[in-house]
Amino acid sequence: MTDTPELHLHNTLSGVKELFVPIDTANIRIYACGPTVYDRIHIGNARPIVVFDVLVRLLRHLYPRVTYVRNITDVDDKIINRALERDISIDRLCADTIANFHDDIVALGSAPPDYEPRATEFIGDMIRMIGRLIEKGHAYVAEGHVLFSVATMPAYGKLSRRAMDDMIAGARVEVAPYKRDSADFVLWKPSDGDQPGWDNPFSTVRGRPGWHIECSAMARHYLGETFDIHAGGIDLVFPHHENEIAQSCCAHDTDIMAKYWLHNGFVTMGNEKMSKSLGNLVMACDAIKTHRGETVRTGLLAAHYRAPAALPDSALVEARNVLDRLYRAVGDASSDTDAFDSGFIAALCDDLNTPAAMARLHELAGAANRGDGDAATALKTNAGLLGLLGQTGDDWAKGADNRVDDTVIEARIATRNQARANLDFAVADAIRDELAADGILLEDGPDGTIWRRA
RNA sequence: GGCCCGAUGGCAGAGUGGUUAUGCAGCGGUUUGCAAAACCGUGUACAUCGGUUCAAUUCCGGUUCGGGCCUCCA
Repeated sequence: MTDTPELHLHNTLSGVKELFVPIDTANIRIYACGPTVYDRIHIGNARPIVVFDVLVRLLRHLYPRVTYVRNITDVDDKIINRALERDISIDRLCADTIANFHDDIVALGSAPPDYEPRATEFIGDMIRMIGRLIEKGHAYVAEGHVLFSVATMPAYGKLSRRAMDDMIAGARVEVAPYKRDSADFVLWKPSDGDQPGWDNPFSTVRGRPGWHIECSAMARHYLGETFDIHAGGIDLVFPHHENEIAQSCCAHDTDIMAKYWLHNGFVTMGNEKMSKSLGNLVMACDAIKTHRGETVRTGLLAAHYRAPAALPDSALVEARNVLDRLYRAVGDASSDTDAFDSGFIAALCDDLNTPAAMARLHELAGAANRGDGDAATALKTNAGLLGLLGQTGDDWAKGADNRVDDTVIEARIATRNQARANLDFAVADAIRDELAADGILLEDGPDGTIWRRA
């Protein structure tokens, strides 16, 4: 094998593309922010799942070991409210939502992380971390809350490039009266009667963690005080990731929580961000139902991960066309670890340039269609790093839709081919039209007739 | 108001200081009973105005337009 290619990643901390230098080449450690489980994910939520799944596949290709952690947030006010609205228990809501989440990401072809911790499993770690922050003077108790004091951290604002004065000037939110500084954020807050809560040393009443502390605690547990990569959507840069950095660095007396911070751009609808508050959501499960998971995945990888990505129906139709072409070329080729393509790998190593990588796949498909069997193997092998082309071309063509039974289709094709052999083209064409009306498309090739679902 | 990002051919979408992105769609051809698929060929694209340069879509500055964060959000 050749030397490890150089991987370059755009680091939000520096604002530029940097050479990736692992802290420990024997174990690459990466953390991505996972879902808050009060509702199914939409395709905007699906983008980081898919994009960082590709990153982890690439890292696993480049390095002997990768530890990938993606949390599940199962304590949050949105969960409390949704459970009340639906009149079900929080446990039930979380269990159902997590099951749906797993179904969705499996359909999208994303591998599970090595660890998928739930926030409620780490309340003790959070309490200890908050305790340390209080001891060190970075946090204070006020009216049953524990707040992080941003004034105690000179580097606060570095990730999101914002100066404290600007934030104060621009603050539109009402500032809680017990905050020493309007930018101070909640580490721990009191819970009312039936809200989830835990006994704690900060107050005589039960309480629950603020939003950010869970990631600091879980990342520390699985990955240590300093790790390689922290990833998430670009809207998490501020305040979530900025606050994680503040908590972790102050609690651990480190300057660096993660060396590289990666953020994906939004999925847009029209010209706007797809978001809950705008109400323009397309749920992942709905997109998967009409277009298949692999098609949605292909659509999500069509644009560079940091650019905004529009995914209208026409984009998913085109993604389907792309997969039809690639699957036709790959046929039933197997993958081969010797078949990785330097151009393809170089594209992914250039800050995960999936469009350039897809272009290389198309070139391989062209070569395979010209009769180069090695190209088909290479196509299958390299596409695997994108989590694509995992099935055979035939299985893809026939799809999962069973409106018409396969044996019926094949019987009709046999009848038609008999008619063709008899030069009875009127009958042959009638059968083809009839199947087409049922969404079955025929292709007569030198090796016989193949079919696929439209 | 502060900070940040973007503007590429009919569409999607990379990239580059001077030479083909790629795919879809279109057009012409090969092949095919026909069709489909495949293959071959085919496109004066880089918002705008200045500047730097022998040369700018690519670097710098201004303008216009669009988007994002500053509030839960991937």
